[in-house]
Amino acid sequence: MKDQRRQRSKRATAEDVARHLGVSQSTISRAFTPAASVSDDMRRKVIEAAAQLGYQPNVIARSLITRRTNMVAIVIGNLVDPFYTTLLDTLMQHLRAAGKQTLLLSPGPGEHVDAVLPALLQYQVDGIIITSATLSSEMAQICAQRETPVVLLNRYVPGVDIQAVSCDNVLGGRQIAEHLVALGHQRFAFVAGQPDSSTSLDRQQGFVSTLAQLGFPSCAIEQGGEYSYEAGRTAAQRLLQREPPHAVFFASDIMAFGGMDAFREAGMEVPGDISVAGFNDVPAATWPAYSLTTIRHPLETMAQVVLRRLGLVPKEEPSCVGSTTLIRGELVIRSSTGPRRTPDKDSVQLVA
Amino acid sequence: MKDQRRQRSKRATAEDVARHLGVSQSTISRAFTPAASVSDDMRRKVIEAAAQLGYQPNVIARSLITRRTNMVAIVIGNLVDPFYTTLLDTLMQHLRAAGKQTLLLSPGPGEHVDAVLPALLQYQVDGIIITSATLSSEMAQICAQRETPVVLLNRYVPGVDIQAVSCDNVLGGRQIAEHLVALGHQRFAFVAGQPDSSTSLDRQQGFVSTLAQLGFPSCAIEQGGEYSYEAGRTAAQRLLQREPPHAVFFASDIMAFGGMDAFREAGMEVPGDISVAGFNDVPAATWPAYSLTTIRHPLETMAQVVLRRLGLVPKEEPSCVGSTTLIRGELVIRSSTGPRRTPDKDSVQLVA
DNA sequence: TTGAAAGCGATACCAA
DNA sequence: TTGGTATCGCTTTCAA
Repeated sequence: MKDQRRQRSKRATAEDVARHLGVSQSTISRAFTPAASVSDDMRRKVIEAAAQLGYQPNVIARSLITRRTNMVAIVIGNLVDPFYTTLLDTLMQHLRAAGKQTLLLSPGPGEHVDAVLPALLQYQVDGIIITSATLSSEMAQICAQRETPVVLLNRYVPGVDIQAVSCDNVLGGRQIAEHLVALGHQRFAFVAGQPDSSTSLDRQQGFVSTLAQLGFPSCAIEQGGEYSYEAGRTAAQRLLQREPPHAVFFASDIMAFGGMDAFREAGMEVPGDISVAGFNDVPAATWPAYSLTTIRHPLETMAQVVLRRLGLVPKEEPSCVGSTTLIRGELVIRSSTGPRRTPDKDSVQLVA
Repeated sequence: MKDQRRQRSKRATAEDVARHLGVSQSTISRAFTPAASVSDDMRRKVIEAAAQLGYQPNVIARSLITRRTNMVAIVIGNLVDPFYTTLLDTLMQHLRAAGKQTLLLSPGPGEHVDAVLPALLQYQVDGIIITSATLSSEMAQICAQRETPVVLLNRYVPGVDIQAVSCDNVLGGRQIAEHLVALGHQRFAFVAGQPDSSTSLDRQQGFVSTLAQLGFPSCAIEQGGEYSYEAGRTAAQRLLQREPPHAVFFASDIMAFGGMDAFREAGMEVPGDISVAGFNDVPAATWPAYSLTTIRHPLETMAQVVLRRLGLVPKEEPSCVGSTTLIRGELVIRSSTGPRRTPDKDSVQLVA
């Protein structure tokens, strides 16, 4: 009696449905396998009986033999920066559409991605998406050996054989530079994010080199240290201790917000006294308090490419070659950049 | 030859380690089971050999028999509102500390939580955390039957037997009301969030009833419709079409930001002309552009209670009774609220 | 403390 | 199209 009640409390198995219908257990399995050969009639009967008994295939048991879990892992370094949460949102929507579950991992502060991957591989995820961080080549090799496709999103490592998808940061820096020069500015500054990240370095390079090409060989570089509001703010304050630039390009929107607030606290008007541009186009960039000129990531496209690279789009093989896809971002001009209200005399002279 | 290479590419199993060491496979299993009876010597040898062969226990196979996956599911409705992503961040840190992985689900727009739960139960998660949404009593019963603990976070359903953890929203509304009255305001408004959410309703009730107790029986109620910047902004614009209040309490910070921007666009100063308060204390609430007075959720405490309710804290049983834990939030006073610069005459008269 | 053997709940191959 | 049967990689009695 007690045992019976216990049995009841457990979930129904394929065996239960088979007995109920007087067929073999294999048949039940087939009814739940889209490609299997079962008569429509039988499948209908099985599905019906399953619904009645509350049977659902046990994905754990299935995974044990198929070696696929229908789960994709997303490693995300930062849940505070709205850019990454927006990116996460987009990725999850696409994964859901592809019938995949999301296993989310966020390495603790100071913890390397390499440290969380083994735990991940244990779960036999069908693919791994790593945002805002990179991977050692040893770890990449282990993943390749396990045949678990990995793709780096918003980062890439030139030397290592890992797939990567990213916005074209060099181009983004160039777009910002051209825009600021077109507005007539002559003294520029760049506020860097994480010093070792390809994102920050590329944006800087695109910005600085384009400025040089356009006839402005010097650009103040201020190290922010990290992609945060506070980092942007203090960097901006340091910037003001020297001769203030006409226009500042921050490595990310959140930093730009901090910078704008610092400039305003110093009594400056944006863009009247100083123009500010960011990168990412987070939702708050549209808010009138900031109305930030920035580069918009092609999120939808990026997500599509990532899924394709993982082999999650039907007619596509996971490509294992360590190639990098760069996607062009879009310059979004808002009111944080504009011509200067009071150009200084000597600068005008320089142009003339 | 080909087969051998295939074998190599697959991950090592406990069997492989056993052969390598000349012991039984059971022994390998025991070495990886903390409570099992193995000699320290043997365990050391096994761990060492495992590391050498790159063996890690297959959690899928383990889960099949133990019926526990070490995964906890978090259902989150919104990845755009920084409050929810901050909450997610806190929860994940605590789950990680408890050795649990996070399976993240975000129902699509217009999709009910009930619809995503079956998929979740298939994965045999050890617990389910649902934020910003609720659950039908049928679904709750199914979870109870499966013995999967569920806890609602930041929501609760009075009638249904589901565990819930939430900030005390009624008290929060009261705290805001008392603060605004103490500042000398006399005409109030509340901007609601999602009309059917317990969060919005409770905040409103606490606010309105406290105002009444303090001698201000009337309070304008404006329906925002949802918890978004845009909703807050348009609600504020509607509010201004009537006689503007002295102080407005928005159901969430993000709405309050939209409201403040709308007020400023209308030429009003905050708090000189109008005081604004929010709820949640998201990171941006500290930014000088807003510097928002709000209620801070006790995130750490909430996360701890949730884990305890799920039975994830060692010496704690998952409590299956559908009780609700309300935790007191903290009033954080910033500069979006303050005394009015120019009190109108007739209002002053009312007080006298 | 260790080894042998019986499952866990499915999939997949081979006959029928 | 269906029914048997051998896995998948581990945990868990039960003996030794």
